[in-house]
Amino acid sequence: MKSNLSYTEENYLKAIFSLSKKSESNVSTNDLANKLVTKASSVTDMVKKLADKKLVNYKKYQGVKLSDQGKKTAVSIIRSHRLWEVFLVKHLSYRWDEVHEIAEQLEHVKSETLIDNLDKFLGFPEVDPHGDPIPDKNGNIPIFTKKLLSELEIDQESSIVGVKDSSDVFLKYLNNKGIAIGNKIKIVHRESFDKSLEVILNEQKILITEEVAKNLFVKNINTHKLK
Amino acid sequence: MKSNLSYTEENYLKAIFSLSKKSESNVSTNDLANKLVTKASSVTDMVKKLADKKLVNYKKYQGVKLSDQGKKTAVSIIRSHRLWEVFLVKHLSYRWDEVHEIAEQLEHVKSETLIDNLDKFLGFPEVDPHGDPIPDKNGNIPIFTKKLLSELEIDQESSIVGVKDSSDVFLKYLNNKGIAIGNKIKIVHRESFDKSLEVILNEQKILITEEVAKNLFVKNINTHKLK
DNA sequence: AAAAATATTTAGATTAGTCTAAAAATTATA
DNA sequence: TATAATTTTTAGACTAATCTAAATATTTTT
Repeated sequence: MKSNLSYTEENYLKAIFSLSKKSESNVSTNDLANKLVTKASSVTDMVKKLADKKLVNYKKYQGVKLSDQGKKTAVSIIRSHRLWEVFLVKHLSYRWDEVHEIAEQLEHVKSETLIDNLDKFLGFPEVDPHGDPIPDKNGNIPIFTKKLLSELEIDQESSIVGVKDSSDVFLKYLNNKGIAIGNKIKIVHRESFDKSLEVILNEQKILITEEVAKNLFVKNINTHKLK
Repeated sequence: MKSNLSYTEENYLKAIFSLSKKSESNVSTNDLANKLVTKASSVTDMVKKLADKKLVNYKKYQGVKLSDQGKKTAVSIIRSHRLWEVFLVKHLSYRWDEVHEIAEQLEHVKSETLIDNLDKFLGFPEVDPHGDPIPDKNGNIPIFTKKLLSELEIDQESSIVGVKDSSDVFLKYLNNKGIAIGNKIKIVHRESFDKSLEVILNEQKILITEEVAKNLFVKNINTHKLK
């Protein structure tokens, strides 16, 4: 269980995971080399090593696929990365577009307990600052369907993933109200008279007009079992 | 200025810094090998590399000494290490004796701004959870003189570094009152009648009896210019 | 289905950090 | 101050991760 992989091995697993999601088939040596900005020959060598460690299934000239163990490891690195991003934005006042590089380093810190403790400290967030889902400690990844807040069902847990109107006035309005990408949001009541919404945003009840609700994209939060 | 040192090079600098403080003279190859749990021959190789990079002064058979640049780098790594330790204890609910190994990894994360942002988030702490001083962003290290709280002058900024009485009852008492190693403390008023103290602890005013004050070690906090 | 193009693997080299064993310098001792 | 003991350095080798160039498979094109 104590795998103790190198920084590089972990990055290979992440890259394979990410490329696996775009297409069903095995990940090719060349695609991996591209993604990792390295040479195909280097990929071949590393992939053999990962196969020895049972983290991928590999047959010459046929590309690679993560094993169950490899997938588990990749997901845990992604979890770590996304939680650190939340920390950096929420507590160290970075913008969401500044955090990737730092999280890229933090994700490799090894500790049995660190990431679960961080998760708890952050209040078990379900999305990172880019709106991407954060796997839970068991490796389950929340899955989403994007829609407008105005179309969201009552009581459906969701999170804000983007805006339709990206004008300065609107963004400023959101800022003032404390509404941001990644925030958890749930509609408690829809007023039939003016279609305004009573929502719970970050544990606080606030009121939102239909006009605003028509310009906010949200994703449902549902849990998706890994494997 | 953008040094971009390897994990290993950074650890050598830290080790040299730490050994330099125990004695005035240059740090010997063997002592370094011991500290870093490696061989003297490896140390010689690495020390030559650090000398090429102007981080240490080295002459064959004469040991090494950090250059100004090397010292600056070492101090910044120590700063990073100690701030991460504060974070782990204060926010991720680790005990002070559990954090070293994790901070050992976190300290090497590279970013122009990360550590200063962390420092701000933590409220610019002056000591880590072990009571060791945290260098500020300019590399100045607070220096302390250990004494009993009962002997501390009025209004002198200090921090708690240890206990004289380490009985369970006393430790439990401290726990209840929220008094812990690393806490900042300052005496506001000393009551002449019973020698009880009115102190500011963690931004809060509380009362402490002489009996307790006689069993708490504190260090003055003063700033010490580097170089 | 043969030739051409593309993808992948192998072979051999390189760099960082380490090691062992032997050589050289320094320090201690008699 | 010679000799012994210790410390430090050098020489040569190893491993991980990478590279280039050449060899081999596979896929595409005609």
